[in-house]
Amino acid sequence: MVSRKSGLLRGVLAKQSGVNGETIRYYEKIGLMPDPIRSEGGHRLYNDTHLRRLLFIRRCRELGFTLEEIRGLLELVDEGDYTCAEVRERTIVHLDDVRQKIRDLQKMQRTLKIMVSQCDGGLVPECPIIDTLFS
Amino acid sequence: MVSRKSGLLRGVLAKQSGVNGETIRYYEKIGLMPDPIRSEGGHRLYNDTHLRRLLFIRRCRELGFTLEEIRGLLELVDEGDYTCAEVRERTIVHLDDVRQKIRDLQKMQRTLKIMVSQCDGGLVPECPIIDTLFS
DNA sequence: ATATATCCTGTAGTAACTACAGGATCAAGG
DNA sequence: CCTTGATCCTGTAGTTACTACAGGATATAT
Repeated sequence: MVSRKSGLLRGVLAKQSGVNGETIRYYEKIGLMPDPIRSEGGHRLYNDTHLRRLLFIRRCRELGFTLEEIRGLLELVDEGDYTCAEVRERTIVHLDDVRQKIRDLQKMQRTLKIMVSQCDGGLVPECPIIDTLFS
Repeated sequence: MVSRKSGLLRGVLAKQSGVNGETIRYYEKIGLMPDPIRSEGGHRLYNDTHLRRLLFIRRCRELGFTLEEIRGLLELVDEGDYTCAEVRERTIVHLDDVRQKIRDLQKMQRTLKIMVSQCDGGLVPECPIIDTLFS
């Protein structure tokens, strides 16, 4: 049931990769994952290459890369002629994205903190937060 | 053209509020903005109440509130029986959300920095970043 | 009267999934 | 051998917060 020698079923791949089974199907549909072979009955049968690729995608996602960025990285790898400089460059671009998002959120955070601090939390319908936002 | 005395056209409201005209239509569709009156020809005619409400929504969006959170705040205001404590509580919940997002992004940032620093950016197809992600 | 700027409705597209519905397949137990 | 329950299949629709048309009507300036 776990491994039919002929390959891993989607549910097994899902468990081993930590990626939702429906998501695996989705990655196949958009061309991030290659079409696996099928059992006689039509069930997908995966191998270790699929697992490695899926783990790659998952790690990239955890680092906030978009699927298109990941597609780009995978194309580099698939074509096999990437350089370290190329990969580093893309990672830096993404890192700058992340930095900007952090800055934006920190700005929000500061404003929200100020608003909360101006509020005494009283049981009256007068609220500096609403006043600030609604003026 | 700017103000037909009878009200502001959608484009004018868009300019004055800084919210895209199509977005205004969208907010109306999902019930965040009330239906305005119409001209004889069917064009929407807004007033200052609409403008104030739209600015409220925009400010909330800039602070990262979701449309559902904003809907909740607007309901409080519309019903008129909110307390300062209630508003403060919701703001704190949202603030915690923002804090968590910042933490997540900072974690990504740390990992990305380490990966970039391990990379010499050489012109060879050996890259510690790919190795890390693809193993 | 005409030109052009804006408006109308309704639909479809974006990102990255998730959740069905309605049926087929598979491995294990009796 | 047969059933049962788990898993699988396909295709479609829903999620968030918009944005972008298409194809036509209206409004305003000259």
